[in-house]
Amino acid sequence: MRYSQFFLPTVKEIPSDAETISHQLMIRGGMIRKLTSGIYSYLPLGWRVVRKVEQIVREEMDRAGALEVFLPMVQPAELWQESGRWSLYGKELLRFKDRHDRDCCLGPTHEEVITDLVRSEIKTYRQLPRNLYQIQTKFRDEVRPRFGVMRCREFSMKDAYSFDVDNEGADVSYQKMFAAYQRIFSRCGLLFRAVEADTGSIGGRFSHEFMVMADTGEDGVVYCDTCSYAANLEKAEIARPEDRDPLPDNVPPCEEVHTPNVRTIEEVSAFLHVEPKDVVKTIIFNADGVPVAVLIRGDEEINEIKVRNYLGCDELELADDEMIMAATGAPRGFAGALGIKARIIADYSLIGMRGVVMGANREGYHVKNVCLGRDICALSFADLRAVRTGDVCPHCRGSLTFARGIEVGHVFKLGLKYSKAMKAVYLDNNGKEQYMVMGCYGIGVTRTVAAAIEQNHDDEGMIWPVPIAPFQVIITPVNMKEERLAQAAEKLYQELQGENLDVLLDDRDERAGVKFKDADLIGIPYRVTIGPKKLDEGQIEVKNRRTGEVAAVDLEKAAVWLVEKIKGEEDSLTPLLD
RNA sequence: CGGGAUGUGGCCCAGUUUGGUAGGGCACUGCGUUCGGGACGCAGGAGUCGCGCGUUCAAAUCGCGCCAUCCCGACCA
Repeated sequence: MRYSQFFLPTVKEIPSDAETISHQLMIRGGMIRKLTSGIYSYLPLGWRVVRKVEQIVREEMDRAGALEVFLPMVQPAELWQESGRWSLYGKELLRFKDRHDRDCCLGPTHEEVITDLVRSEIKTYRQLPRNLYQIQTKFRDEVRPRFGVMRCREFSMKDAYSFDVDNEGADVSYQKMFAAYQRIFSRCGLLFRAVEADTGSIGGRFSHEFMVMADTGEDGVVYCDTCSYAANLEKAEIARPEDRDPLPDNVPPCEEVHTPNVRTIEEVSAFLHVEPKDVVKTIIFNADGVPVAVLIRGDEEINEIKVRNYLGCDELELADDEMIMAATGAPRGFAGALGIKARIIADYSLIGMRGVVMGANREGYHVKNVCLGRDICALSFADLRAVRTGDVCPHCRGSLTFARGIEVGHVFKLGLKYSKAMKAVYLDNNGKEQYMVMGCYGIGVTRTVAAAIEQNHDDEGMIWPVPIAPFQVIITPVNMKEERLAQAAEKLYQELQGENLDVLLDDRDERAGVKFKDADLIGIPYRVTIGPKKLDEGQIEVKNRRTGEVAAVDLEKAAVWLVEKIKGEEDSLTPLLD
């Protein structure tokens, strides 16, 4: 591509409405333009990167045996009513009526459509397993779109759906997709981790998220420094501590103490001269309208998602003053386990605690010398606490470390959720009807592009990994008016194109500085500079965008030299097949 | 939905407090000089000051209403 023929509007100023690096650079680098909140147009440069990612995704999905389809974006309400999601899905689902007054929606995901297709076309175990995928525009009417294309309303997603005869088959399909995803993100040149994740509203038995590691990521992840365990912060497990020795008999009986206006853990521990870890925090939640008291050590934090999953409830929120008063008979700040009118669950951190302080369920009072097991017996323990850095890995004795990531892929084992709701059945070899076992697998294509930038940039601009770079090489003659420079550039341009490289020839009549700045901004991995001095010696310069390394190469050998470098980088990122 | 901020040529912003000729930089057009890290000079084109209503002799500026965009939170995957 000749720069002069390309449509690449770069801008110097940082757009006033772009906060994150990837958003700023995608706009400055002429990749995208915003149409309206959360909705973007892709310009030629941006679209080239999207297409590169798509290509890698297609190759790996095809390799894994999935078949590409293309499903409708406009979907009838009936399907969603059948799956139950018409009422469950919130305002994210953009609904509208067609001219016949029929309810429709824009597809935020395609479980309903694919299940409908498969149930009507697949009738026997002989046609299974099957995995179908598509790359398509999704629309989710996000409450608050932000971070450019990272969290937008209209975006490109690869979604795949597997159908198997049984659980074992579904596990195999899941593993195939898991492996394909690892290959995809490796080949994109991204640093990522697959982490255990909460299944959220999609449901299902287990799932993994693929996180591109970047300090600006929205999600927290923890990983073990010795084994392969990694999980979303929301999900990260904590091992059940070993039970303590039987209670010593030297703890005096419980005793109420007057603690006027002392409510928070800090206030209580300061007032009674004890460590926060020796105070029990009692948080009252409203779980589907029922009060639940969650106990945890004073110096720890509750992970609400764990509480929600443990209770299996739909709605979980902090109880309001009214519910707290009803359960404890006291205002906020004096809740405790003794005599509370609520179900009680306790975090593992409380196992074997003795002689601790907790609220007395009476305004202005706390209780001390409380022993779990002696004073409170009907208590179930669970892992309810938020992981902290340095916690012990649940799988080995290693220690857990925190990092931030951007979710670019998510694999779910769905089980029978949709096949039951929508009656997707097949006949087994006994002629008996069975539900298909499903899995679903998503990759945010456009988000992957943004994530790649978040992970790969510097003060000058983007730094594309070779496999997804819009162009692999940019040729920069420092002065187009010098005929011999222009000719040398043209010659190399032709040669590289002959080698099937993606080359951008900066044939603009611009000063060298302008060309250099643009090349850095759009992050082309290799920049060939053709200048008068070196050319006199028959040489050109090649600058590596990432390392800044400059090599002088004979013009005659430049094409071969570049091909070797670029293919070498691509090959080094492609995992070997088993 | 709650809290905060912003809206002025394509882009970044000043001007609003204290009402009185709509400005600068970048970008764009023409000419000349320059030419290896976002050059310079001269000349030009381009704006219903987000929209509406009101106050006033006079509104970018004051008042009310609305809209849009962004940030924090809630929500959501």
